[in-house]
Amino acid sequence: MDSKFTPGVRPLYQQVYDYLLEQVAAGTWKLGAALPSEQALGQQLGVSQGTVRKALDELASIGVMERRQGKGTFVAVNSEERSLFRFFHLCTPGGDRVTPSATGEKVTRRTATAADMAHLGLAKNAKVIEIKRVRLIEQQPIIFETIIVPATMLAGLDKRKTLPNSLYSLYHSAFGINIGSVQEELRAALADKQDRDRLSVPIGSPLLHIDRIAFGIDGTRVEWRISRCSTAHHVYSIELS
Amino acid sequence: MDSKFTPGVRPLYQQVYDYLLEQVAAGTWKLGAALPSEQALGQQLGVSQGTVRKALDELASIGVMERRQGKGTFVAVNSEERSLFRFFHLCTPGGDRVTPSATGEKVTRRTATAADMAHLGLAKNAKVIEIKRVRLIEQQPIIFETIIVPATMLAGLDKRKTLPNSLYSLYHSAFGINIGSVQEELRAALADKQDRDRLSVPIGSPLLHIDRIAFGIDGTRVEWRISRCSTAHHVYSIELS
DNA sequence: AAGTGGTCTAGACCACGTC
DNA sequence: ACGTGGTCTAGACCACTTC
Repeated sequence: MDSKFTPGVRPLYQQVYDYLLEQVAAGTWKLGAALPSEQALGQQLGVSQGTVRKALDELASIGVMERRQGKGTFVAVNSEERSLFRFFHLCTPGGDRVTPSATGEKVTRRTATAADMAHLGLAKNAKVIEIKRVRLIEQQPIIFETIIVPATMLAGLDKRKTLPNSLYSLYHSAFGINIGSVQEELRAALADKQDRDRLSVPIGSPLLHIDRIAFGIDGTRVEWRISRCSTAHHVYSIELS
Repeated sequence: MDSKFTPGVRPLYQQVYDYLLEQVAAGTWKLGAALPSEQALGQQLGVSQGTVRKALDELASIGVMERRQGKGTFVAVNSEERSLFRFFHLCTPGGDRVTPSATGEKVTRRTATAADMAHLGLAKNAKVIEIKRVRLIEQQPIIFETIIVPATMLAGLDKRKTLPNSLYSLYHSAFGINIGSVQEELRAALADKQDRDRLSVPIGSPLLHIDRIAFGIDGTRVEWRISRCSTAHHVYSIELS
């Protein structure tokens, strides 16, 4: 069979990688389902088994696939859950994951402040959309979020009736913007009046203050997010290797 | 030339990987120096160029090597600095790295508490070594550390006259223990009397409290470290992708 | 025994950097 | 023109899983 791919433009194995990733996103295979063998995929796509292998190895390295010797290659069951928790690190002190919900959104459109411009690399008088919301864990208000995005990059975001729990999936599906990496800066802070009102904690109690810049795949600054978290019953947990 | 390596036991490319990593650690090549070409290494070591490539690719992926098409493979200039900063994340709000120093060590040997046992997976009545010290950034006390390790695993650590700034390099060189990963839990806390004495901050000021468990390559728990950090002028900075 | 991924080899050609 | 790493192929054999 002729190759489905155009050689020369981009490496074949990257095209195979992209193709397989699309198929997973499109739901061609269920979560946990086995893919065709390397040989079969190579014949289907008109490339050698080694090329398929390189693509699969990379997909396995980013957690989308799971490979088991003697059995096959599988769509990782975590590949959906991962996207939810990729950048969400609050969990119980034991290390168990918790699922947050969002409430009390307040969306406004305004001119960028000096801080907005600095964090998002915007020009003077640029417009931004600001979202303030509280995130709940087990019905308790735990995180007070302020989210600021360039209005031109996400035009119409402020017109939406509802916003999903996971904004990054909306950026992807509605605006074609993929968050590739984030830079976070964490500090300890004391709760002020606004924190007290939103999180029901006493003024002066300790809060974890997180400044996050989210970058698109191409490195553009997409979002500045300030999270003020009550860490009385949850912790920011991270594993480094 | 015969292979330097024993086939069958571990994959050849892993043996090549280990060998090259040793050479870098031993200083066979200077930082930034070019390695022999893939072909040359393959002939030296008695394996094929493809096997060397796989080892070099993995070393590049963990940041030890840097590969440039048309030029060669180089020892990454950051590979030494990286080890210092691999698990140290305090920096200036701008994102610039700062180098900490350590002072005022107090080393004691005692029986493990319930908390020690839980964090390090120890049996009852096990002995631990506890190190308390303050870390300075630009002469200012910023972090108050409490470090707890199993006394049997690092026997004689409490007898040493001096301790280096980077304990993990000591664990490696003196005890043959390599830290492979760490699990960190971050909270916001308020300064108590001990914090005030060590860090010269008012009681009740906000501190970033970090609980870290360090794991050896084989997954054993090697160290529990509590860091209480003043984040008035520095932040815990991390990049995720 | 048959099928899967894992390792290893050998050789071809391409893209990049240097001379 | 030459040497480097980057890509791609084809084929061999091994280790693991299932039947």
